[in-house]
Amino acid sequence: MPPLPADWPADESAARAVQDALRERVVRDESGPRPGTGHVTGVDVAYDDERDVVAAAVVVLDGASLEVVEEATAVGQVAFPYVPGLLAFREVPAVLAALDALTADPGLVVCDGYGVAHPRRCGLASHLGVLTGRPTIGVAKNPFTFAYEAPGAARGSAAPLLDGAEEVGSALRTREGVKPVFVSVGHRVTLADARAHTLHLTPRYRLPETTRRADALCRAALREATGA
DNA sequence: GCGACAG
DNA sequence: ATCTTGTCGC
Repeated sequence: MPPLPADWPADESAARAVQDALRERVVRDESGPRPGTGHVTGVDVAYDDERDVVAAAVVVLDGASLEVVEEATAVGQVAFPYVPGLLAFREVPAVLAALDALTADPGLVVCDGYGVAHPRRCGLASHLGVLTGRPTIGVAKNPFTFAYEAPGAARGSAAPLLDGAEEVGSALRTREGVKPVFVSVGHRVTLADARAHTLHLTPRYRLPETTRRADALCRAALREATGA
């Protein structure tokens, strides 16, 4: 997995310093593809705790049809422990390697986790966005340390995701009557567009097609690399 | 100090 | 994340 920044942190305090620097480079604009347009790329990672192996997968979909355009995977050694708030340092190296293997333009990158909805305002999706210069969003399955009021039961309903009084993202209902997902800006997108993208990617299930696809692929890659 | 805590 | 059977429902 070659493309790691020279100053990639070796411990937790160094990691937090990296986050504080990357946070300042996050951009919130609409320079990425419009919802339903261009490409959307799902990224996910699977682990084998026994052997400290990590497998990352990236799946590029057509933004309009949601059909698969290209896939890539990367396998390597786990380089950082799981620490709440420092997830990016565990997942980013393998994901960057997988992204490097792509031929197609990734378009919008959709992460399994958070962007600026983060204790230091620099989660996985923001790390990936700033390091690659690409537009990214984060779609998480759990509210992490944040608070929210239940959105309306209809698909498309949203409610603020709050860190104290600050709105850091949205709790978004992607399926009627089903637990919402938690959306936040990663890089080069607005929160409203992050929500719109998420709704385009969830025509049928709670989770975006991008992450469903990437999840299945990284598990398969891990099985192939390990065994069973 | 204790508990909570994306994946 | 990962360990795991059957089961209710479209």
